[in-house]
Amino acid sequence: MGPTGVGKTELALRVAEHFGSPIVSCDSRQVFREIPIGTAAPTAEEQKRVKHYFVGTRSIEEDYNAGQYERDAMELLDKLFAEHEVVVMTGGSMLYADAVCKGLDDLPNVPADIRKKVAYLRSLLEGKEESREEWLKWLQSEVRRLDPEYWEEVDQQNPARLAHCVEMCLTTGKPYSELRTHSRKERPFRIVKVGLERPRAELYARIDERVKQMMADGLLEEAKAVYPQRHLNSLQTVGYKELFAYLDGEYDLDRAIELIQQNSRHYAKRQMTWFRRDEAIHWLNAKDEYEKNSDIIDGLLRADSVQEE
RNA sequence: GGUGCCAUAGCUCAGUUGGUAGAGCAAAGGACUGAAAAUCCUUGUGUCCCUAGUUCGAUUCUCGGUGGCACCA
Repeated sequence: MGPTGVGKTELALRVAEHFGSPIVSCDSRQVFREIPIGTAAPTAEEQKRVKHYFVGTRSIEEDYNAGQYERDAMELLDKLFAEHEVVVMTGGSMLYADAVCKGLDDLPNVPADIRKKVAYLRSLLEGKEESREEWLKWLQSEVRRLDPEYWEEVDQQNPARLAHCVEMCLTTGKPYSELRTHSRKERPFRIVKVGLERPRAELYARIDERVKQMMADGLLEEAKAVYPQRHLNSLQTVGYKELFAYLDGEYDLDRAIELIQQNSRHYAKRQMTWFRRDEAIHWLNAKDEYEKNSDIIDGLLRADSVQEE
């Protein structure tokens, strides 16, 4: 694992080649086949070197989420471990990684009609000029009413959290807090977490450079192609939302590129905050040779006592 | 060369009827079990351009300087 742009893709390829393993992607956006450039998905060439899973296997039209990813990944890993002693997983989606390593609570998917109903209310309340305020107030009063216990522990200013609780209560007819077990699942395999790190200034410079490269590779055309579906959750993604705004005439292309770079840096920062508190991660220096890092990982896997998840 | 306007946080600017100052953005830190590349929270001391003057006290007023912008020549 590691922040966006740190160099995970190439190291993962080397490590996978070293172990003769496939690569299981742990990336909430690279799963979508319509947006490979902006998500820096492994190229066809890279995928020829090593078999990849969960890259470009879904359409942006599909609702996908961490819970579904957990089920998909566990089913796949079950098969892969029948043939491989070591399986390499890589990606920067923090919650998706936790879903596999620790497990999420068993929650139902939200039925389309309930999601629609909630989305409709939102558009109604946000449509008024006060925009976000009305919507937030409504969510707050609903959570207080439907699940007072969760209300005490949630981030009460966070509409995404509150909306999820409301959807769960409506879906199950029970308070969301009753479905939350706070327990972690046992996995039938050892998990050794390895993180890649790099000095911040250098990481940020790489991110800025990579965005320029994406533009040269045709990111704008990619964004134009999916522009009609811009409202989809899968397209609430750095690199696309900024170009959609540019296409709407909100600002010029240079500004859009600046914003993509900046938002990518913000994303990297959030990833680092999340990873920093995970004591199970063994940190490697991204500047070291791939061979050296592959050997270190090999050593970690062979060691009798090693910090595991 | 002349006249006018401007000079305050990394950037754009507000403000102080003279009692050493505050927003947005940026940046940093943090939270986060199904939208997670999402969503949310916290954090603002800076020779208020420089010099001299008036004043108990100047970033605020006055003179001069420097730099920028605009107009006139």
